[in-house]
Amino acid sequence: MTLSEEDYIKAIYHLGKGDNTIVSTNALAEMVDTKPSSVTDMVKKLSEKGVANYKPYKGVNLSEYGQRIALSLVRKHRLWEVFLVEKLNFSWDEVHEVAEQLEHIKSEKLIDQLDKHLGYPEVDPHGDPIPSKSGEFKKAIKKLLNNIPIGSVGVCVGVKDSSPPFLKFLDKNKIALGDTILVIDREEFDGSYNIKIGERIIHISNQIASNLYLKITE
Amino acid sequence: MTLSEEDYIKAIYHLGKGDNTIVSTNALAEMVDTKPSSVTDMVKKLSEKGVANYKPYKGVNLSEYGQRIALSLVRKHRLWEVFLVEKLNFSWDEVHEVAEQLEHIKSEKLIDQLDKHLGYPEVDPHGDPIPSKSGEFKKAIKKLLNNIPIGSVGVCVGVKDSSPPFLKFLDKNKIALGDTILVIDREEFDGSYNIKIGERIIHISNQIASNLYLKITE
DNA sequence: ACATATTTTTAGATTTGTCTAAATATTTAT
DNA sequence: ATAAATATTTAGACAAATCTAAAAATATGT
Repeated sequence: MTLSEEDYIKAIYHLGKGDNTIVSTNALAEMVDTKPSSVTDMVKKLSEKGVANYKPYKGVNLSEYGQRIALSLVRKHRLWEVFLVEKLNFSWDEVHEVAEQLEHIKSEKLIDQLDKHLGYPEVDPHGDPIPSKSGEFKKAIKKLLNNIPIGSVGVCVGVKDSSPPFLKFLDKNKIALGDTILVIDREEFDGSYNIKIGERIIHISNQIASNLYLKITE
Repeated sequence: MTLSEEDYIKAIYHLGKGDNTIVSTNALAEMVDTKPSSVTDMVKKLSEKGVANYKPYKGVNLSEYGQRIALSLVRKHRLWEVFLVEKLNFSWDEVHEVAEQLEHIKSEKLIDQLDKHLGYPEVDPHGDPIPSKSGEFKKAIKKLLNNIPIGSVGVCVGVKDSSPPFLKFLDKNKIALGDTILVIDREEFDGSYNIKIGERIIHISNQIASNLYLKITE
């Protein structure tokens, strides 16, 4: 597989939402940052190679084989992310771009040994699960704050909405990625929450809560 | 720089023997495993980019800028080799192919942190020096056995001649990469050597000695 | 259901890095 | 010094991945 092919496979996988939904040409084009006409060409090729199922005007899908490739890429990507954060002191938000390159390195031994070196981690720094060598998946450990039981503790590992106003709000309230958060209680009336960050207790609306991802630790 | 361009730069660098000798089109073609006509095209491009100095029918050279790029690639390659051997239990002879891929990863922070993680190593597993971030070089620590003072101890890190007969000889005499070798003495008459490997003392001809690289440790 | 808007595909061009075959320059041998 | 051998470059073609512009199919609104 070439670099480009692998990028398309990953994009089809991620847009397919895990259940291998059929993906539209336009959505793919946006994902891989190219034009729809280029996507058409590529998905035809992937189809001929047995990696994807493409039906003109209907969309694309990964074949069994394509899914195996996608999972292996996701596995590599996430293992490298763990490596960067745990061993090389990268922060949370710096890892993606580099992992995007590292995931294309071809060496089975490299990934096996990296996995071992990292102590066989089950999730990446964003709380997303790492597929096993054979392609099995644990359930995601990251959840939106409003889906977490009262009393839980978690680390803030991501945001759903990454628009400037929301990020500005987080900044103003000193909520940052990597912070440990305790969910104190929830207001019946409006679904707002009280949460504890370090020694501070903060009140946040349900809308805020439903855009903050936590990796649960207790 | 693209992958290909970087491969050519490295090839020009290595064929230039450190002193930036002018390199012939044919030699380059052999090194990067392509045809001379392709080399001509590429070196023209590198020349236009200010990376190399190319004179038709005469050969190519790296510019100052090209040398900086080459040294950075060599640095990356060798740091990754150290990583593979020290952290991921790769053996000596498995690292090259993988490092060849890893050296193209673009991230300054990645390399700085890797260097730190590895404890700022000065040589790679073959005894070749690792250029500093600014491009400075220590002298090579690997030497041919026949250029080493009597009484020295070193680790076998490579062979000059890698032909089957020679490798077969080494195998038969249980001389392997990674072995620690003591140079006991040298015979005046024919330049042959007595060396100690583990508890065994072996007699080797001068020709053998002049094809074994050691990384000196005492 | 029809016209309009959107999405997708096709056709043809472009760029990068490569190739083959032929032409040209350089080197070597006598 | 000249012929033969070798090395290098040029010219033209090709495959991969992309693009633009135009055509075709599908979806949408009233």
